[in-house]
Amino acid sequence: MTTELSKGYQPGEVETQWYDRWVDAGCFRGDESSDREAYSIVIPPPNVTGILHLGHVLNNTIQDILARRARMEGKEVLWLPGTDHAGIATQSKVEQKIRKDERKTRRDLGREAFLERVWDWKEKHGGIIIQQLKRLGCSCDWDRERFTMDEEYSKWISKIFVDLFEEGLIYRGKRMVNWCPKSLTALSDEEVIMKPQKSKLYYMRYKVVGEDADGRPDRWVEIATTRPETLMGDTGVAVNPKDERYGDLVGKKVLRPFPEAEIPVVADEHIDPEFGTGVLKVTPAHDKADFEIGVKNNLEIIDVFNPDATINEHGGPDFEGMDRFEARKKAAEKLDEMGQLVKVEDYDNNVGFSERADVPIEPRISMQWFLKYPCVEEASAAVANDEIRFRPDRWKKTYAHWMEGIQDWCISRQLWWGHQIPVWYRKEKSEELQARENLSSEDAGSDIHVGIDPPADEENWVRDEDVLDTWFSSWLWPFATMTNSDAEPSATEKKFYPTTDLVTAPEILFFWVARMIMAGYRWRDELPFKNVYFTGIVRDGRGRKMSKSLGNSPDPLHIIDEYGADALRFAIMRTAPLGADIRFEIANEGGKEIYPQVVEGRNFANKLWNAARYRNMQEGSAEFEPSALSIYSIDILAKLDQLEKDMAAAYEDYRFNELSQLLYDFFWSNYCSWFLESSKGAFAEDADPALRASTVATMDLVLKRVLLQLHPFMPHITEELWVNLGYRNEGDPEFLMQTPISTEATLSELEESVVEAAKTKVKAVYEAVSRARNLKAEYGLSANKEVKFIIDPESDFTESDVFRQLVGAAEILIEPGFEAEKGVPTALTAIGKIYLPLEGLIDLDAERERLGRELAKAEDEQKKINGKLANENFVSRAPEEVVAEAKERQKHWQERVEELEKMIESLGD
RNA sequence: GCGCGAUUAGCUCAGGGGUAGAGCACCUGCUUCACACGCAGGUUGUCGCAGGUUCAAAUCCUGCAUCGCGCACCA
Repeated sequence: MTTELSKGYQPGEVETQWYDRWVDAGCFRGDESSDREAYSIVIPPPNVTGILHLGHVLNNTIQDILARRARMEGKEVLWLPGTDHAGIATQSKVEQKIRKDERKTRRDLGREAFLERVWDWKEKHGGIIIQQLKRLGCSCDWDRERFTMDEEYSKWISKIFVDLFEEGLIYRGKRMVNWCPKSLTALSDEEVIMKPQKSKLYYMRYKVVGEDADGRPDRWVEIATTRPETLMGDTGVAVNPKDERYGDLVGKKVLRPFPEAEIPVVADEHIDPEFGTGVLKVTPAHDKADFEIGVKNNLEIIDVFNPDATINEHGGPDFEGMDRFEARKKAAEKLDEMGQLVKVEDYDNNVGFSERADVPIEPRISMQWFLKYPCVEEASAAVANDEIRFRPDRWKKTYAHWMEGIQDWCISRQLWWGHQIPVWYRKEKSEELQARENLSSEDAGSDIHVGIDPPADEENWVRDEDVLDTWFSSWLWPFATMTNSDAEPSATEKKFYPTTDLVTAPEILFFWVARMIMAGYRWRDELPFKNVYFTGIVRDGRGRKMSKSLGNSPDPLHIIDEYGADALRFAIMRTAPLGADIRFEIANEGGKEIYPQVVEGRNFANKLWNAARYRNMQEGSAEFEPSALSIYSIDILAKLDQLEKDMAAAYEDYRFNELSQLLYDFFWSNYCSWFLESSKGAFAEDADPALRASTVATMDLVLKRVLLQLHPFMPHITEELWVNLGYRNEGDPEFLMQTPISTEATLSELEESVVEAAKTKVKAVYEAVSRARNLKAEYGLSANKEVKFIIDPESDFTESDVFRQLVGAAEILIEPGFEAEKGVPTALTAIGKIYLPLEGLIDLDAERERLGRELAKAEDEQKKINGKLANENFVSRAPEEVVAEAKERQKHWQERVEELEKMIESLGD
């Protein structure tokens, strides 16, 4: 049963209808009780505040392709979805809204009320991205959607915190951390982005206290710094002990200009004598290196900043309350007034910025919780020895490098939205305990409670206010989404863990991938996934990363509405080579943005649609009978078999761009442009019914196979066409993703020699057609102009019907030994000489010129190949086949040149 | 500074020792009874530069240049 199809494909309704049907039928469900081989992916959980961007489209289309393909290969598939609570991002979003709507801060509301508001917001607006993923066609098991702050998931966080604390891997301490003065929280090293900055290098001079060796009363030492505003926190000056200029200064003191104080000169190997003046001002509270020098030399630590990086009371009345950048100018001015500013130079340096808030971070000493990573060795080894395969594998090196230099992870955040640290201090001692410089499992006496549940007499305890880094919940994602923390591994976990593939961006290799591997070994004793596919970054047409601030990121939902999800999916896959960045083109036409790659995708969908329509216009159907096939059918089926082989190989290597390109080329060029056109004669009124039957059977077979292969890429249209073409029989699975993909070659029953002969002949015909069309075009005859061709065949030529059809001729005469009139346009082809007699239109000059151009080309080729064969080394050392092939080519061009010369000669002068 | 990647037609990009490819754009002709979101034909390249290996290099190696990314970082 077939349906009448509209002239053009309209994706809108088709897509949403099919999606609803898939969901209603529950075919995205991963069945843990199934006997089938398991295939699983956990989604990289998007931020709950997130909205879909093209990066998500890329990432999730790949996952969907893998999931659908696996289903069609008969596997039991679980694609587990969910969202991430995204601590800072979500909290700032809600804070902003409250500030705007009510002019209140989170502190005005208080912790509890604020958190209620975040939850409200999450219920209302969170998870938009989930709806958007559905519109893209993602086949996630939505019944299993997880959120990193679900009750059960949160228990996991407490459990692992307790585990690691008891093991001594989690400790609390006063350390130098990256502080974000905007979000008012500590950050991990990974959340800091170095950005090149145009800065100034200030040269200032400090007076040396007391007399120097020469007895001069007035000795000054020059110091270069980029941060004069931290001067008030200087508690020392450091020089390299090997630096002869300053050796005698060590142990003396210099005078800090303001607030005026005597500070010691110390020696430290790390000072580069080449930089600046070779003298470093040491501000232990505001620089990591300075901190270390300070500790070594027992220097005082003076923090001159408030948490928001304004100057605090240590700055003195001139500076207190001032922003750090203002203070920088002010400090320079003040030094200048005092005559202690020597010079200011332009200087390029790198400054760390907060990834989220995009402001320079401050190194700041504060009380934080840290984690020594578990299972580093196992995690390193797993990737090094390919137990976990990275694609592209060059990321292995980056991973190994990071793992080697791994630093303790600052896991506490001074936020409210997140997993609050499961540590309670006994009320009466809480202040003292929280101020303690070091706190680890050994100190966890009866005054500290570290547990999954609060202490029984909770009213007598105070809970640690900090929450955990968002990534501290993400690293459990693969298994915490499957099994509860207090239970034995669930049936789901037993079936689907470790997961098969992880598809993610290389940007979060350290944030997420590396940590998941460690967590996998630590709590599950094995790897969390077997393959990691790193996508590229989606850039705009000019190569810039897409971002909100640049406004160069088109909304995928608009694109889907206009072109269809399938078009977008196909477009982005066709331009996504393994691990390379993707340039998403944006063109402007009459003020409207268009996306050329997506247009191609849409056009391809339309092409498919119409090829199906063409099939439906031919009545009836027929059994596929290999022995009855025309050479054209054999040819297209041979190409189909090759396509499937090539695709299988490309899947092995996750080469999605190649997969989509293979399908595109096969279908558009080989199937539509050549096979379908060649088949048209079979549907003429007087055509042989047997030919017609075998042609219909071939069309059905190709369409079925192509729809199956294409389904993972373009799930909606393929499903629609499968039904409209009547390919679903009684008893068949209800949906394409449940339909096994065929792997058997369509021509396996035919002798290889028969197939080869057909391919050779068809190739010759098609080439001859191209040349004949070219002749027509050269002589200004439009493609639909029905002309007469005369063929002087090489051997028996039986394909004139198809030839006529493809060329667009009224008549083909086969005349062996035909002698053309002088000047008749002629083409030399593998099937013989083709003449285009043009009554009354003979133009000797035109033909002479045309043949001249062809001769020039042929001579060019001949020269190249002659040169090659003239090289004795080539003939004696190259493999035999290569030489034979070259000789073949030489012969071919030789004959052609001779032939063309003769033809030109026959035209006379 | 160290590491990784890219450099191929006007544009976007495939290819990866043996005849330089696709789509778009452009030019010509076509409303041919699946598709103008289409059909047919055509034009376009010192495959970044310089060396090397090889019978043969766009492809492998070395160096350089430019662009991008990651890590480290000197105040």
